Amino acid sequence: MKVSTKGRYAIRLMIDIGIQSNGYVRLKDVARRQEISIKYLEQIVGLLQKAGLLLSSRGAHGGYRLSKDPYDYNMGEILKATEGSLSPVSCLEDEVNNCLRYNICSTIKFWQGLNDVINEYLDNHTLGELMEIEKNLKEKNIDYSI
Amino acid sequence: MKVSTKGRYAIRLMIDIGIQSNGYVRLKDVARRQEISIKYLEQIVGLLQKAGLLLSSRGAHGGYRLSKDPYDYNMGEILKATEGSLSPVSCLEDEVNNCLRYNICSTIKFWQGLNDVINEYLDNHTLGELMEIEKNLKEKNIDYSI
DNA sequence: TGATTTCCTAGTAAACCCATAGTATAATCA
DNA sequence: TGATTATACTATGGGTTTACTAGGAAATCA
Ligand code: FES
Ligand code: FES
Repeated sequence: MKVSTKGRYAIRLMIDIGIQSNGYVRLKDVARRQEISIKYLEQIVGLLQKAGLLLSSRGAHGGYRLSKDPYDYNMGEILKATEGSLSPVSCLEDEVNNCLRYNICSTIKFWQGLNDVINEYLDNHTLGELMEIEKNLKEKNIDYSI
Repeated sequence: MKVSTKGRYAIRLMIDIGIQSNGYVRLKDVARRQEISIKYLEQIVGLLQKAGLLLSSRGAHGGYRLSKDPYDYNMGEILKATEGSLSPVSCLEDEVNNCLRYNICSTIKFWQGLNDVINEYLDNHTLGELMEIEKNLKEKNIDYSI
């Protein structure tokens, strides 16, 4: 019942890129700030870009930037892009690969309910919100250091 | 973000044992009804018993039975006994193995919120409820077969 | 051209999941 | 008591997933 590093790193990466407001952000810098291997970030960022959540620019002075307003991203779409399905049991996954016990199963409704509360939470929180928290946190840290 | 088979099988096993109202239930029968390997069930049942959720009786006519009223079990405790911690990120796990970025992390509140909605859902659903669904399902199936 | 940065594909060590095997131990009944 | 039945406990292995690491091709800019 864990979100993998891919999903967690993706969120931190999106916040980091979103907060650098000007132009494209190099992965090298994200890696340094977030203390995550650049090679691993490359893989994660590939998933986000394929899902249309990030835009890229190759070559010198290249990098990544958000493809839309931070408040238009919900956490569900970011996690789904990196984690795949978020449903807590595979029986809920898709119609193709259906569970054989689906019709005689007394637990599926219970799992469906869990899936619903998880998705409702994730879909109602935006990247913009988390960026605000990050900004506040940074200000506080600057205050303390004075 | 998946509940493993251990947790899912544990719930089905608890429902199965709970529904056989008289005396101890043999694992062999549970295995047959639920189509789960008896040897794998042994491992799972061991965890549930250690957590005090089941009582066992060895020897002939032995087996397992619930240790309390079905409505006094919530799904959270059953899953915790088999899955371990249910928190969606390890940063929330325990104070001992703390995340180094905890104090400068802008995402921890978000994860805490997710953890809260999950636990609220799980703690507010009981084994008794699921047993009712199972009973209704059985009745329906009997009706159809007539 | 040369420096830089993304993009793509393999590879790997460790962890975890699922299941099987075998032995030990206890209860029951003839 | 001795045979039978049934659970407890321990060990182990194959398969999959996770979390990285590595190398190099392709694209872009100065
Ligand atoms: S076991 Fe798959 S639907 Fe319940
Ligand atoms: S990364 Fe551990 S608390 Fe945020």
